Amino acid sequence: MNPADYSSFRRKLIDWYVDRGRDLPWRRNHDPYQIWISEIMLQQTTVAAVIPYFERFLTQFPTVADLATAEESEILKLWEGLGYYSRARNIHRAAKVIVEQYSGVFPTELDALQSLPGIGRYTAGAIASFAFDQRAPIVEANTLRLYCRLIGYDGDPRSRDGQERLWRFAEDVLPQKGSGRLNQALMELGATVCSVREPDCESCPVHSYCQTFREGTQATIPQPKPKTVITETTEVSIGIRMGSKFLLRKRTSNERWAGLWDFVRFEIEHAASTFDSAFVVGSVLDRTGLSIIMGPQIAVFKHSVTRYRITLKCFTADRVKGRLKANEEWQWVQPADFNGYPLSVTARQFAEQLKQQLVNDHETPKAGKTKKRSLEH
DNA sequence: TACCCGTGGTA
DNA sequence: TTACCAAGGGT
Repeated sequence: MNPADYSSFRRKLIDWYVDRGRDLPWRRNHDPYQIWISEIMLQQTTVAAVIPYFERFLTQFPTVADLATAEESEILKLWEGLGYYSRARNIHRAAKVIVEQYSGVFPTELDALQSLPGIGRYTAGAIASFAFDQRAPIVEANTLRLYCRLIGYDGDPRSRDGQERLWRFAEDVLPQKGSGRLNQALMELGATVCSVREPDCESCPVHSYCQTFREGTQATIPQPKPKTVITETTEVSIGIRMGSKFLLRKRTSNERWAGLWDFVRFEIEHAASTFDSAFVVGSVLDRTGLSIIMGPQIAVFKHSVTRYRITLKCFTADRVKGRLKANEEWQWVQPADFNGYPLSVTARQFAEQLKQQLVNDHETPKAGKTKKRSLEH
């Protein structure tokens, strides 16, 4: 696009945005705290998924000071089901920095913002422009696609050259005042009109400035991300029972679902022709220090996590002896109290299954016709 | 730099 | 059913 056109481009885009932009919860004010929380939640996450989480989060933690003094597990509980849990741990860390090093006042400078945990180049630009109307550029999924098409960039937008060009354009197109609103408008156009498949160019307010519109190359620009390879794995999850409680383990920071609670769980050999019960019992002893007697398999879940497709086999088991190893965090929890712990989706499904099992046991106390072994004593 | 991190919606 | 995608960042 010719730099001489930036001004009229902006006018057309803003007119469209004022008319057609969505009313979203985080667009109703310029509170940097609220904008920050929304931006973190929206990372790699859809608007529809974020809205209820955003509302609940702000109700429980209205200010950065509330967040800084919270327990990490409280934050994770509010994040439960949203994914990418390091985001939740990072906002906790960042909240503490803001309170301790910035006296609880949100920093306004791009560099200061980007130095906070979980805030990268895009999120720093978003907060600086949306909250403080600084002339800060942004490039994320929507604007990357939009910019590539506007300028007809047919290279790899993730390459060094592509990134340089996109960030350059993102900055050049900004006005001296009103960058926050323009950035919002750019993203909105990318999200709702300049979509991945079948962009609605006829209703695009700036199609006359778009190189791919002129050339008819919208379908091939931008270049798609390289394919991800899916790996099949099989895991077992074991609800180890002692009395009326089950054993939960807090997942450590170097593994998936870090900070969330889960049943004892590990990968087994994928070839599922025979189930090696002795291997499972031995692994449980290794990991927990407990000797167990395996119970029945009560559920199988298929679960996809980015590049893995996991078959999760869920068992119950009884602890017969042994003492829990001290190198990890454990809790014995009654099914009624599972909701008090942040759980991964699969752990949540397993927990539901266990609760259901207990209800069934109560409904059919005479174990004559039930094949599955009762969870009651 | 390449890889890791989750979940749900859509075609 | 599968493949792709979403307001990215950390290491």
